[in-house]
Formats: sequence, structure tokens, C-alpha cells
Amino acid sequence: MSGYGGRYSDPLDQAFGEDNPAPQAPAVPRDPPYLAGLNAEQREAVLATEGPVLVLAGAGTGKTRVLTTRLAHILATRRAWPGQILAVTFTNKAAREMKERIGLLIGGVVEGMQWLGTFHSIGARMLRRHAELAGLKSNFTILDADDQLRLMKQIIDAENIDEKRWPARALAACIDGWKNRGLRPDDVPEGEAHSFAFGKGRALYRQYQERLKALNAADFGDLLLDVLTILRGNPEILSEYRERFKYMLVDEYQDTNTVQYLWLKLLAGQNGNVCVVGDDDQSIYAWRGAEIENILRFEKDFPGAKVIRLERNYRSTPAILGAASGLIAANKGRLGKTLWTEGDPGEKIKVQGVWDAEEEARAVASEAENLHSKGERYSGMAVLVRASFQMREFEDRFLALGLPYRVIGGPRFYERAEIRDAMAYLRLIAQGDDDLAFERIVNRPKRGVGDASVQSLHAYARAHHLPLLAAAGEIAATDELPPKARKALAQLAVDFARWSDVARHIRHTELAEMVLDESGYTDMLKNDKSAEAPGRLDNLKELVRSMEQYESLAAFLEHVALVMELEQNDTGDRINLMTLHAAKGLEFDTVFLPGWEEGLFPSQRTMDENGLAGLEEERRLAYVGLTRAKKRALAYFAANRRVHGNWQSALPSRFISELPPEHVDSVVDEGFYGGYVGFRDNAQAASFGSGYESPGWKRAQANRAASAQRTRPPMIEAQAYTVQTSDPSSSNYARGDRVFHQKFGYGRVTFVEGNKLTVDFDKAGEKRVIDNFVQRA
DNA sequence: TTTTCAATACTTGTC
DNA sequence: GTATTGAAAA
Repeated sequence: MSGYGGRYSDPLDQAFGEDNPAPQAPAVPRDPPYLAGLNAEQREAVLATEGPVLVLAGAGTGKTRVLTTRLAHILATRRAWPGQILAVTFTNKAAREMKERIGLLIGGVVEGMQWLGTFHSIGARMLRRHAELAGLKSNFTILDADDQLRLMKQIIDAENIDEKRWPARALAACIDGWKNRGLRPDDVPEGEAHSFAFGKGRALYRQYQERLKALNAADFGDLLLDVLTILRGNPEILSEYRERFKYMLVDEYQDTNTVQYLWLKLLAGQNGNVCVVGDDDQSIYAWRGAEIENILRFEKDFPGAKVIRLERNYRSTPAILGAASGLIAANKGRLGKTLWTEGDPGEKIKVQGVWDAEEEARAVASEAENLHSKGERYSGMAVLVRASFQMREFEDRFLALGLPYRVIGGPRFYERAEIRDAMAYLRLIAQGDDDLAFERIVNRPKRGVGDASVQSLHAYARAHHLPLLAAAGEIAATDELPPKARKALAQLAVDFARWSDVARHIRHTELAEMVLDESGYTDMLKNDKSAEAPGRLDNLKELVRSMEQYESLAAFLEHVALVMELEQNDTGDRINLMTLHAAKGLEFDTVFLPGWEEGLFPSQRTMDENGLAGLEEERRLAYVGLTRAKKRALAYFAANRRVHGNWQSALPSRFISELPPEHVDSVVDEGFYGGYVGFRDNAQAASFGSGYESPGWKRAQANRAASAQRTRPPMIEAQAYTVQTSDPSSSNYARGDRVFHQKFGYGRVTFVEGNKLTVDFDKAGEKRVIDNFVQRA
């Protein structure tokens, strides 16, 4: 979200020059520079600092700008010190950006905005201050989903519950759900308390909490729930915070869950200066506990709240906005906004039917190349998919064409196995009693310490009240374990003692390298011939590199627990590939929206599980997708898609037929018909025929007839011309060469044609790739 | 204990 | 179709 400010200027802002001071108000200063360029509503939202305020900010209406300006205004007018503002964002990235932008507005870096962050990072901060009130020490560990799951597995095991029928993840989902709703074990409603494993739900939840306290650990839910409990139970602490937070601001309010809501209400009290910003039409996280109700009833919760609507859109063309508005109008229970914008209508939404996902990827890629050849940047384009499995097809295609792309979201850096392993080593060095970390790495790399040995070790540790690491050293001196395991544990204990000792003298980056080498972890990866191994080694290097920015090991570990993301160099002109969810808050010139098919989008599962509410959330997701586009949006639907391994024919999404026809331009693809009439079997063709009966398709056809003849670039076959760095007519590789490919791993060249190689990959099978995407192995 | 093979699941995903 | 996971075989 950026850049809309420069497109227009508001003459009012210049009206208060020194030559015409406002009459009889010598005290009214000239407008501060940061207000320049705001429209009337934006301005109002910035200046309404006192009392509860709800800012309904439609997509692309300059929400972030209003937010940052508002904070800058509060600071610049000395209404509060940086430390007296509570500002909550949805992601760490958003928090970081906000800090930067405030700095730009009022000049210099903003110091002391310690309460600007996500609910969780603010929660962690508060919880560390009052840890003892929650039965924790202030240096408690923050567990991520993985640790959480392992802990639950242990509890389920201990209770002799059949893990097949009652998987740990289901319990985790249950407990998370309760925590999201602000329920401690005792608060869980009777009916639900028994919902897991024949009535053990509540008991397991309680046990889990006890285990957490025993481990001096908190999960993400606790960061909010424990703080809520503390605030509720300790009026003096509550009033201290109420006193402190002169101004409160919550971004993406439509995505807050119940605990967050209770939290905010408690801190705001009766007459707090609370400003929440959100858009009910962009609420897409109900499935993880967000309550769209929170924003819908804000005015009831905070009587006398001022409601400001930002409806002027600065991002998209009228055509895109019209299409998106028409689509979202099908939802009920909205607060209602009418977005508008000015200017040339712009390109219509292009809707294209294709035969299957492969052709879809081909169509998107060639369109992207086509746009690129007309001077559009790749980085201004994005492919937004509903589910991550759809990405694969696009990656394959982009890779084959040599089209530069980047995947946003996906598995987070710190969630990768190798990183978590390395982190476990470091955690254990920092805190010798981190049993979860110990368990993770006892046998990684393989040391001959299997389940059986770990069990004995556990028993020993419990009996002697020792952390596992200490127990390992002791048990090695007994003859309770097979010699191999004994030796390994002894070695491990010695190693850790040495590392902890060394840690005090050397830089933590050096320590990390040392630990990875000496533990045999690096060797394990070097000997690993699988396709992922080299990438994993790179990731570890990256980890060490990223540690440099932190002063100490402890500081680094805290960062990782909370932030879980890595600053990545997103330089380069690359096309973006991500899920619709990940796209929230971003904008692109061109947005490709593949997979608009019934069942996939809207997702069948969501509709089955949540009925109409689910469908409406899907529709909001579609709305989010469309409104990411500045200049053009292209939607695709495939006639056939592989679902869980088998082919199914699909109908165009109902969302396609919900787009107002006047904003839609549909394209019939030659490949579509070719595939349809040609070489596919009749059964499929017949079933696909129903696709033409669907309202979406009929509408699309009608539009096509009505709209002016449109020239469409011919289907471009896979061509090497996109790769400037290699010569299409020759290649340095020959048949039989052993090569390595970033995505497909190792393989042998079976055929060479110019710079295009056919490679038989060990893992991935035969693929055609461009030569400069492989290296000699 | 480790390897191998079959069973399973499989939207979205911040912190 | 495939990646991950858990139980039997080596």
C-alpha cells in the first residue's frame, strides 16, 4: 500500500498560506506538512483523536496512510509520548512498515514506540513483566505450533488415548479455539468440555496448561489469554495500563478474535481513545477465530463512537472497482460502503476458460510475458491462488520458461526443519533445561539414540528431577542403556558443556557455525543426496547471516520466537506468486486470479463446514483478490482439475457470474476448444459440457458477443527467448551430463536442443528445462 | 535402531 | 498425485 498520495493534491491544503491566515485565529497554525494531500475523510480520521473512532476503510482508500498520519499527528502535537500509544497491527511486517512511515512523516526515527506491534508481541511484552502472576518466570519460552503439537502428543499418549481417532492436531485446534475465545479450562462450556476423546477435552486442556507452566513455556494463545486473566484479576495493573495508554489504535479490526476484543475493551475502559480501522468486506480469517462481529458492533460497544468511512479509492481503475463492488454486493450483513474512483474506466476484467491447470499456467505465463514485452514490470504482477497446491503448476511453468518469480508466504523460514533443529541446539545452549529442544535434537543427526533410549532417559530425568540434558550426562555413567546410546549421550553432554562455556567468549554467529559443524549436523546434510539438502545448507548459512544483526544469542532467540520471519532481499523484477490470504494489504498493477471454479473457489470444504457464512467469506476473499489490482485483473477457470489425485471436471465459479457484465471481457482460448473437441475422451467432454450451461459461462459468452472484438495475443509456446542470459542456439551441456536443478534436484541430461535440456531427474522424473537453470553436479 | 513401505490426508496460516 | 507419517521388517 503506497503511492496513492502522489496522484492528486487537495487544493484546500494549500489554501492556508501565510497570505491568508484563517480569520480571527492567529492561534491556528498552518497545517503541518504531514496533513498535505489527505482528502476530507482521511483528514477527519487523522484529526479525530479523542474518543472512540471506527474507520471503515475500503480497499485502496489510503488506510495505512491514515493510520500512520494519525499516529504522527498525535506525536507531533505532543498529545502523547511514543510510549503512551498502543498500536496493534496484524503482522510484524505491518508494524515495521508503520514505524518507518511514521519516522518519515515527522522526521527522524521514532524511538520508544514500544507498544507498537502485533497483539502477540505486545502480549509477550506484558506477560514477561507480570509472568509470576501467570505461574511463569519472566524468561519463559514461547512455543510455536510444532512444539505445541509435540507436547499434546505426549499428553495424549500418557492418557492412553488412541491417537488415530483423536489426533493431536485436533486437540490443538480445539484448545486454540478455546483460547481464541478467551476460555480457560474452567470456562469451557460443559457441552464442549467433553467434545474431545469421550469427554476428556477439558481435562486434557488443563493438563496441557500444567505442562506448559512446568516447562516455563507459553504458547501463542497464552500470550493473550494469560494477559487477559492478569488484567482481569489485578485492578491495579489494569489501571496502570489504562493510565499509560493515552491512545489506542487497532488495525485490521475485522480480523480480531474474541480474546483480542476482550483485551482491547478492558484496556480502553469507558472513555478510552480507541481508534479501530478495518473493512468488514475484507474479513477473511473467520476460520482461525476472527469475529467479524467485532467490527459490526463497534458502535454498540463504544457508545458515541465516531464512524468515518473512507470510500474514495486511489488504487484501482473504475472497471476493477465496479467488478469488485458488484461481486461483494451479493453478501448480506455488511456495514456497507460505496467505493468510488475517478478516471478512465480502464481495462475490463478478463475472464478466460482453459482446459486444465497446465494450460492455465501457460496462459498466465504468456500473458505475463506479453505484458512484460510491453514494458510492464514483472514485480508489478501477481498470481493469487486460493490454495497453495495450485502454486506448483505455476512454478513449473515459470521455471520452464525462465520467467523470474518469487513465492510469498509459504513455509516460513524459521519453520523449516533444519532451521528449527539449529535453533533447538542454540536454545539448549542458552537454556540447558529446554527439554523440548533437547528432544528435538538428541537423535538429529542420528546418533543411535532411539525411542527406547529416550524413554529411559525421560524416566531417569523424572526420578532425579533433572532436565533432560543434565540427565543425559548422568545416565551415561550408569549401565542402563545400550553402549551406543550411552556413548552418544555422554558425548552430547560434553559437547553442550563445552559450547555453553565457549558461548561466553565468542560471537554467537561463530558459536552457531561451530555447533553445526561439531554436532555433525552439517556433515549429515552434506552426505544427504536428496534434492533438498543443498538448499537446507544454504538456509543454515542464511540463518547464521541473519544472526549478525542481533547483539546476543538471547536477543536473537526472542526475535525468532515472536517474529518468525526473515528479512529477505526481494530485489529483482520478479512476478509474485502467493495465496489470496497472503495478498491482503498488497497491491499490484496486474493481478492474475486462476482457479475460479466451483469447489475450489469458493472452496467446497468451507461451504460444507460453514454454509452461507463460509460462502460469504470466500466471496470476500474474491473481493480482496480483485481489489489488489491497480490496472488490470484476469480471472481463469479450468474445465478439468486434479483433485486429490484424480481428474474432475469443474464448473466456472459462481463468482464469475456475479461480476457485473459491463466490467467483464471474456476470452475463449483456442487451447480450450482444441482440448475439448479433440483428444479427450467423450465422458469427460460430456460432463464438461455442463460447464457451458452454467450461469457464469453463459454470461461470459454473452459478454463476449457484446463486447468489441478484442485482439488477443496468439498462444505463445514455451520459448527460450525470455532467457536473455543463455544463447538459444547452443548449450554447454551434452547428453549424459550430471546436473543439479534448484527445484528438481539431481538428474542426467537425456536430450539437448539448443539451450533446452531434457533431463531425467532422480526424484522428479523427466523434465524439460532451460540450461542456465541447472548447474553441473 | 534404522530402514522401508504402506496408510493417510489434503484450504487458508499470524504469532 | 505426493508429501508426510506411522508401523512392520531388516
